[in-house]
Amino acid sequence: MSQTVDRALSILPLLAQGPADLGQVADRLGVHKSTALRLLRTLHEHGLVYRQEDQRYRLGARLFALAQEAVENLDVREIAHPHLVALNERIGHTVHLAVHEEGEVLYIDKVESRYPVRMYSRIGKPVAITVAAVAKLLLADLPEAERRAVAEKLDYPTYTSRSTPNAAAFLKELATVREQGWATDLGGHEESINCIGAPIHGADGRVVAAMSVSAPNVVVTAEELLTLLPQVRRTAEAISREYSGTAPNTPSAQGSSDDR
Amino acid sequence: MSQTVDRALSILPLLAQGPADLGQVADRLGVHKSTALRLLRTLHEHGLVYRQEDQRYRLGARLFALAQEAVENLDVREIAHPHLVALNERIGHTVHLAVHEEGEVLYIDKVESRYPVRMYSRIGKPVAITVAAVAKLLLADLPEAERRAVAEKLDYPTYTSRSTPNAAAFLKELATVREQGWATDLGGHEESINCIGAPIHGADGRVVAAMSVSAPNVVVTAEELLTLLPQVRRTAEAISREYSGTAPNTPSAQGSSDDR
DNA sequence: GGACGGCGTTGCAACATCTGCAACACCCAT
DNA sequence: ATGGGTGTTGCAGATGTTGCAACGCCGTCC
Repeated sequence: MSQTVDRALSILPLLAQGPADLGQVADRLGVHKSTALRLLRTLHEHGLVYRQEDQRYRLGARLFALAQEAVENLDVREIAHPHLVALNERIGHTVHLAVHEEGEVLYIDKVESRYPVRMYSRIGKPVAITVAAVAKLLLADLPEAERRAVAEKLDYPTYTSRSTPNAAAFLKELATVREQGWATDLGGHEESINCIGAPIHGADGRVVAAMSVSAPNVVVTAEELLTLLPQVRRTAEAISREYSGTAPNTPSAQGSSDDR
Repeated sequence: MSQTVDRALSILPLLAQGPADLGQVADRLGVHKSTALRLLRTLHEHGLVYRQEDQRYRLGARLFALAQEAVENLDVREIAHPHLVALNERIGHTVHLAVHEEGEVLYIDKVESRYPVRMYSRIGKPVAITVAAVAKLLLADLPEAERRAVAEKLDYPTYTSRSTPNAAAFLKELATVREQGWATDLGGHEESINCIGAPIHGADGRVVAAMSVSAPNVVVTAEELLTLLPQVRRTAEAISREYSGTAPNTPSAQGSSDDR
């Protein structure tokens, strides 16, 4: 809708592919060098673009900071986090939280281990949408038509022999997930890693996020992992309750009251 | 330099603080609602802004994807990565890689453990600049004047009793680091975590990145960690050589040839 | 139930801003 | 020196952007 801004923003994905100099940017944008220069300058002032020593431009640090802040201000995440930590402390495996947004599913939180070194996961990484348990949960909740549309448009890479092969299989899987209210990924992304997940509902009943527990089968077999399902579902339900406001977050026994 | 783009980009940090509706955005920008609407629309088309169900705007997913791609295209990172993995496989502890950019130091890579589950760290997270070993290494290399200017401008939060207390102490520490060619963070950020780091040099001798090894002192004491210093420095040097092109990356025994 | 107020949205005309041009400054290589 | 390759600047013209006012919509309050 705004040509100038549109052009400026088009520079970002362009630079995401690698550094480029002024001429290249101007060419790719189809504008004069001087215009490209002014756009880049503006982007630079805002820190979205960085000028390296060879004068070429690349994406800047502010971008990270923004993505950072963005993810920290998601309220589902804020509410869910203590529950995820609590679950992690009980079962020890990696716990993920993910949301769906405009065709992509991405992780917005992760608790890796109860180890004193608390380090965050590569949050923001798009999920393998055709196989991940959280992706299935989030897409399964879409209205029929949209679900089908999305399924048709996806690629179905065969990460492993157990990856979802095509749209038909995926839709069938989504139907199952939708009905049973939980999902798995048994070696569909990486042969040795299994995953179980449960949906988090908002006040209107729609799925707003999904969580999962992942573990390599050298640690627990798929069967053992499945025995944890009730705990995962209870946690997801506890988060849902708190998120939808059904659970008055009493100042005292707040949060992890119900997710054990 | 470009008013329109400038305004549009100003929306991003604004939304980073939390979701806002059209009116709020317009007010904060000091423009008419209709202009704000058009800017937001453009941002939305590029996926930088997302419109939630209550019609309010917040930062969008593309932002993550961009930050993601950006970090993956840094050539230091690409070159360093296999070396970091190799080091990690030998010593087992967490290995970090960081760069300095416009006043911030941020992690651009991390190898957490040799565990089969390979998961990435919260890359892009700004580092505690006054205490982290990597930050000291990167800032120590700045020219005298700039170094002082940066040191004066910083805040010195006391994370622990061993945190760098003020600019004077920091500058002194930087001088030491500069001279000895390596750095530590012994409980300066979190009481129980120690850290040793070494610089990575470019062809011109300037420090382009820094790496570090971190471990909680329940696993190894600070003294034990320091015994790993030679290995860390050798790895950093190997990366430096390959990065500055001194080491012809022979197709065969490539990369991890020298960093043991 | 009707009117009000708030919010997002649209079309338009006036204007300011952005654009492309051409010339310049600079660096490196020839 | 001379040439080609950058990035940079000032300018006038024109395009795109702006703010306005009016509309549609949805809740709320009388």
